[in-house]
Amino acid sequence: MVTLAEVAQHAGVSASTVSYVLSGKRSISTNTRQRVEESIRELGYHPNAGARALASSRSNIIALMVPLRTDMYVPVMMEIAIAVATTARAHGYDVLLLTGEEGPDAVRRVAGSGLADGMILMDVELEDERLPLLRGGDTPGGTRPGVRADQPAVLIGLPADTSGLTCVDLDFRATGALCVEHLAKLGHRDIAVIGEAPAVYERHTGFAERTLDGLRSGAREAGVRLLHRPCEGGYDAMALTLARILDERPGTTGFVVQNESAVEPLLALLRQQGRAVPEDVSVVAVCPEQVAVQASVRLTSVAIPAQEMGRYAVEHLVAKLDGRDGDEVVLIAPELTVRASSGPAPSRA
Amino acid sequence: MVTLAEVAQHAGVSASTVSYVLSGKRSISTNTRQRVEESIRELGYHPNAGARALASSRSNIIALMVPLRTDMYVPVMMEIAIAVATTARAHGYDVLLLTGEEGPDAVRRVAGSGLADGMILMDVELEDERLPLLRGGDTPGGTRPGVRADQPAVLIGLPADTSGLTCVDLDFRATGALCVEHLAKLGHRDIAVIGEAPAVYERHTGFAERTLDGLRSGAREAGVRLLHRPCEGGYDAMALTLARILDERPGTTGFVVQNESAVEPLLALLRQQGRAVPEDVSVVAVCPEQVAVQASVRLTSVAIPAQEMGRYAVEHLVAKLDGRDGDEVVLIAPELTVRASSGPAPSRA
DNA sequence: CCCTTTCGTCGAAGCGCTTCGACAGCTGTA
DNA sequence: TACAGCTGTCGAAGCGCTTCGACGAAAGGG
Repeated sequence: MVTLAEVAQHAGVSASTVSYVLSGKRSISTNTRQRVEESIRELGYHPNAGARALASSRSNIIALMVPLRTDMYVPVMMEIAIAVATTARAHGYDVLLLTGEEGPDAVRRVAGSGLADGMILMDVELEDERLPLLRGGDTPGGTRPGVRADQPAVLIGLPADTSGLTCVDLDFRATGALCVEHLAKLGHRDIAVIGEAPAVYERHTGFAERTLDGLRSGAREAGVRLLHRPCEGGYDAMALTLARILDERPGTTGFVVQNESAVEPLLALLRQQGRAVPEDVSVVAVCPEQVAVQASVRLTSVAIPAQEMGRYAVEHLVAKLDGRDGDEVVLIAPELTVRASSGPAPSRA
Repeated sequence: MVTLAEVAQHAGVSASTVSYVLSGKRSISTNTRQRVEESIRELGYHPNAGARALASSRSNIIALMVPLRTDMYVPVMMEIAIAVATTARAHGYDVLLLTGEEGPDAVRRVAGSGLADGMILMDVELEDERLPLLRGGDTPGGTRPGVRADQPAVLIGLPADTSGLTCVDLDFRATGALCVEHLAKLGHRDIAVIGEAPAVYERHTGFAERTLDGLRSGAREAGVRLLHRPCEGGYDAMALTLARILDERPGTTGFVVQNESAVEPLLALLRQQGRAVPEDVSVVAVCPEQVAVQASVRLTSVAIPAQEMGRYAVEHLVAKLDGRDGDEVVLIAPELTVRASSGPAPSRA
């Protein structure tokens, strides 16, 4: 491996000069800079990451913690991960991939070892075990002294208590409200919500509950009836859930679907039962754009802006690492796109 | 941050002793070991990753290069990535997430900087630009001297020339043959293949072409007719493709689907046209288990063993890093599971 | 009983980089 | 002319760890 010293020798300057050329932290004459750059190119020099991290106590690595489970939103997760990696590179960072598996220990390990300069957490639960370790500022009596990692971090998702934390997320509350509002305006009075898998609610994943909140308060405001049912993905689960819903509320004409793997099954089932979309029933989905346009009926939907979330998360984290930015909660405003799956409620029989 | 030296002092031993306790590279008396371990726990010590990497020239990091595009097999990619991360941790490695974006430069950068000890590449093309940098052994005249990264690497996927490379993949050739064979045995004489998006073939992704090979030779052997059509995912594209297929070969009774996002649209279209599955037409898919069982008809399928591929890749890489293992091509044998979507061909009208 | 091994521990030398303080040579100002 | 203030460069100290050789002590062999 080529070292800094070799580059320096080749260029006829000292090692520190080469270092300053690389970092730009001191002014260098144009002449010297060019000679050094030429040597770097010629020798194919790459700075050694470990040495750099040791000397500067900055690793230029961001840790990204993705959920281990794949029971929800896999494409969204993937898209976020890729956006994070891409954006991070653009800012000179690499991304370390952690799975939720290790839980809080991963936070301790990464923070303690200086492996990463900061972290981004996905799939945050309302009372997440990892949060006490991340909370900046003062959490009086909250953490045992010496245990605080105080790792710069950004969450994708919203916990119950966001004090001392930076979070980025779609405003799922507004999303829920928006969906109901859309259907209510079209005259639907009985709306069913196909939610995420029961397990998602059980572990108190913030976005699911917040969406529900929004749906409920939207319904209250618009004076429509709302029936919420969790649903595993897949055809069979959807069939069962739909049957129950129509049994309980035969007059249901509006559906809000949050579970992306229930979308296509729902459409197939409705078709099979002779209920036309959007003539007889309307469907609004909360899902990535791609799912909405690729479905068998182009779906009216609120997009989940995965890329944007990943990008914002990195940008806020980098700002924090540069000391440019404090704690903050960024909620992305939802946008509802009307497509072919929603229309006026049928006139009452 | 707590350092080795502080632990040593706290335990009343020298720094090197602590280091040997940690690495186990020299024998340590039980007594000393326990005292040191106790101090480590008490002080909450985590070795500094940079220092460790610098001193040992091992980073204990594996780089994983995932495709930037998301035009195919997203859940498979995700599953592989998670399996890689999990398996790597079990072997004491962390995973660095790289996107294909940087191309060969990423290989140079990571290898040159010692950021990672080895790498795993996904989405390998037949003539992949990154390969010359990875090829071990002698590639006479192949690479400019000094350019060879000679980075220990494992590919997930098969390039045209595997010499000097370690690869892990499903045996897609056998997979194709297996699908045709299954349908042929059931009496189907006209088989259509719904392939990946055209772009996938254009960039010569190995698995797509190898599957096709297998399908064709299987068809030749079984004496059945085969019609292959690439297909973007989604309902509209599938509708168009299906219409063309049935126009050209109205007698088609067997379908092999490789594009996972064409599966559900195909089933919906067939249903809509009054063709019953499996009574009138049979469908065999190449897809993850989960997709097969969640579809509206439980699909006869060859599973894509994503987890296994990720795990094997890591295990081979780790073996290589330990000097325990040479170059090798591991092809996982395909397994066809019969479910509800395939049955005997209808008797000829 | 002495000499050789083996065991357990230590000190010191780096690994390749960043960064601080020093300083030589200039420019510009008084 | 002299001195303050830049600018551009260098040397050296250290970041926290691994690892090599050394060495005293205990154990085994002749």
